Amino acid sequence: MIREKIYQPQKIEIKWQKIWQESKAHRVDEKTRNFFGLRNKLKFYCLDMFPYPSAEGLHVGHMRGYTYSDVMARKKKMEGYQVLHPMGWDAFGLPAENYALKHNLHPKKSTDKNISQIKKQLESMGCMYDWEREINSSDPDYYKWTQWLFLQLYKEKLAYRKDAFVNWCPSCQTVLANEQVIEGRCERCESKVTKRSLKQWFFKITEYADRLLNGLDNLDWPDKVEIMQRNWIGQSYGTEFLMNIMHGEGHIMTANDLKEITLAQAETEFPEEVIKLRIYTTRIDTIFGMTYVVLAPEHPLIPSLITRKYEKEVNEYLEKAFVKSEIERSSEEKEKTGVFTGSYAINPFNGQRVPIWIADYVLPHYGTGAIMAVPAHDERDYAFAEKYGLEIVEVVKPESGISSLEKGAFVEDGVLVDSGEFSKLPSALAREKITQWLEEEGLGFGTKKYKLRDWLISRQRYWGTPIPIIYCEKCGEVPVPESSLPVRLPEKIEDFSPTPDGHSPLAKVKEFVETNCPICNKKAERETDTMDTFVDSSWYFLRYADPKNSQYIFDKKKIKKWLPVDLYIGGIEHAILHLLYSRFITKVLFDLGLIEFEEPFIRLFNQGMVYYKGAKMSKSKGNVVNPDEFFVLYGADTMRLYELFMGPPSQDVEWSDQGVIGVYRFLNKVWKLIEKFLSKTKNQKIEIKKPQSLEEEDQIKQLERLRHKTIKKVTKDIDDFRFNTAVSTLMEYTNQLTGCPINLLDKKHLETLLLLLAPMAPHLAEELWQKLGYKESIFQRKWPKFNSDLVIEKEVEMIIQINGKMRDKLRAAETISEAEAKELALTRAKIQKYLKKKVIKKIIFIPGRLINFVV
RNA sequence: GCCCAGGUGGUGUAAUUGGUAAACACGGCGGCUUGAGGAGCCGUGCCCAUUUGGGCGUGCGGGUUCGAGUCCCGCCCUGGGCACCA
Repeated sequence: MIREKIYQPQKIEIKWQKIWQESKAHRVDEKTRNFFGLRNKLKFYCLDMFPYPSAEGLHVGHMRGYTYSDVMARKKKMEGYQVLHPMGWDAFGLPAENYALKHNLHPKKSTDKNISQIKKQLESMGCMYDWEREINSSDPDYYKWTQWLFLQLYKEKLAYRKDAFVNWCPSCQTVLANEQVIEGRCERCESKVTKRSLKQWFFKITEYADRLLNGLDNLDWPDKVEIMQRNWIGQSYGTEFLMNIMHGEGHIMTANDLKEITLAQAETEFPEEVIKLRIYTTRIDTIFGMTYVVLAPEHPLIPSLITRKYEKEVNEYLEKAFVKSEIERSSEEKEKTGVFTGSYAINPFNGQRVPIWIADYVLPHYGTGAIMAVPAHDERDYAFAEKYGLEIVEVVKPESGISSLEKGAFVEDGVLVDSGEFSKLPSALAREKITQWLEEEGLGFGTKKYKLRDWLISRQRYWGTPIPIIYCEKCGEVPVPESSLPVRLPEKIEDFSPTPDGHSPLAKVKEFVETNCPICNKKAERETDTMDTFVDSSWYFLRYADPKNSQYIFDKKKIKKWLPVDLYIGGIEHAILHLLYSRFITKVLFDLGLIEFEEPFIRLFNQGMVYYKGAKMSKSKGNVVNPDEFFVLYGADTMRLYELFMGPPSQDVEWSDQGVIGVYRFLNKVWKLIEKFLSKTKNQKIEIKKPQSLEEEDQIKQLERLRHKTIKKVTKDIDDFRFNTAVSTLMEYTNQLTGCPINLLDKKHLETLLLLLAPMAPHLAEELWQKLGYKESIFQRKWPKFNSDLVIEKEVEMIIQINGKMRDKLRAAETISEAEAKELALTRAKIQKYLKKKVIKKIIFIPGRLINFVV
């Protein structure tokens, strides 16, 4: 009997998890009315980034974010919202496959096993996920719709195939997206990435660059993520213009001069047509300082520009450049190399000819792949010009008029000099005027460019969504008809390990590859590449609204009810890729008329990382706090509460075994307080004693004021993601209640305490709620409200300062006037001491706070 | 190099619009309580002083102000992101 009076988290947690499960407490009921009797409850879609089912399971670091979302979801539910709080699995992809390879397992087997383990962990931490909505991206019922989505993009010409130099990871033996290459290395295995030419599928995300940028304006996201996305999209305003080319030392180049290869690209049938070189610059104000032009080695005009004299040198250079990976090009100590083509470009402003060079510091895919070099006002051009002895002409001077060119390029805006009619103009204005001139002459125009590139989605790996395309000799590239979806990933496969030949292992599965053309029914072959996992995760948040729909990707009405996501919680590591891709797909679906919003995640929160013993917690480093062991020791509620209490949620923190003790003691304190209250009321059969004295009456009033203040603060703190201070506020309240004579303690205090604590420590709250005599779940109860009149303190501590230094304090009514405060303050012995022989020059009075004597 | 975020006791940290620096916890030390144990309660930023008390204290240096952790200027350090994008 006595044992039941002790807080035994393990026992009550299992008990309540079972009750929740049996009563289907966490099922989203789309039909019920809310507490306020409104026909349509306000909805709240609270989403965690779905995890990939790692074999390592979850550690307490992963559980940080899940705790935050669970607190939010539970609180919103108590506030009367209809809450969607689902969970699922990002089960396709490299990590899952690599793990399976390493352990000689089929990825399906290993992921299924991992999923059940992680699911168990999530259940034992008491999360209110609605498991009836669980989704798994490797399930044919799910990837059927990923394929369907691909086909919609294909129809819209947003999915296309092209030959491309791609990032190739020789270890993972697959292509990587630009986003997956970090400092020239594979994000996963850190092998050096090389370049390879392959036919690959792309999504045309660049078409959405502008909208992806503008959409960021109205999101409640961390500034950091917003800035990262902006930088990634990399918009710049500049000028694109045309220059005549002088072939060798001779004549202005026409289509006649084009080598065959470029002729085809130029698509011109007029041999006399003048061929122009296209340049993009953000610094057209420096055009009079252009002393040479540089083309990327891939530039299509190069073959036509090379003169015989330089042929050998140029070809050698090009050969070398193509072997180098793009990353090597950019990271190789930044030592710039290049060659002269023998040809010249004509500056349209002053008719001067400048040499055309080739250098790999110019990137082929950005802008026009060709730049005007202004060494005086660009650091890169400066370095290159110095190395190859090219001319440096100053055309912009700083406001001060003092040139500092000896120290390197002057790259800031200034005032133009030696720039013809544009001299003396400030840079910004000059850019406008010069662009205007180009426009009038039909030689150029103002434009925008982006760093963003199209999304390469082909992967030469087994464990992914097959790309639903068939190649027919007669009909060419044919999309799989929607009615034949899904294109199933063959489960039986002899060897799913990647191959170095640039093909997916699926290419060896005859039964998969061989098919018939949907158009002519002749023999045809399937595409054997699979999709990047980020395609799977770019739309999963939509599927939760209607996870079992076999007819459509989702029911529009259900999407309308639940989406967009009100709160999205996950790690900062997805700041660019996942979030950008999801936003892109959302916009595509919007354009298709399938959804009515353009931004999928209204509010985003990134939880900080958890460190332990000086390093990021991970099983491979051997520094994880295992939640399963932790639950046995302290229980899930303690873990949850510590996750909330250990520091500001967005900040990285160090897990402290010592710190855990504090919240564990707190939960015990709450338990004991209620036990004490119950035994008292039971034995003496009294609910509450009438106050016996003024003092007691005052104490009761104070406590009631504290109750309202606590409700106010905890409510606000949770809304603002300040869980650490929400917990400390509850600790303060509990300390006050514990210190209060039990016969003065009204039951409403204990109820308030439990209600406020319920989202954080749900098991304990349910148990004690039941002990207080309630039959229904505490989560059926309304979140407490505060009375703002009662929050105001009637009596305050007033600070007395002399010259801004605190010297004394006095208790006074909140409404005390300046005169009264002054009078009272001057009676204090301490203050008199300080004011002796001094003249009061000034008095600063802040009502209800302080009085400051300036002497 | 550029762009963010941050720097407060022995530790994690807290501090409305500038208004008592260190709430809430952890640990150490000291004390009280308890049959013992577990636990609970009180004190504790640093320095000087037996005490009353005083001085110093929010990375560094200036400034604004009656008053600065908070605002402004200039630095230093840590963490993160981007990095030949013309």
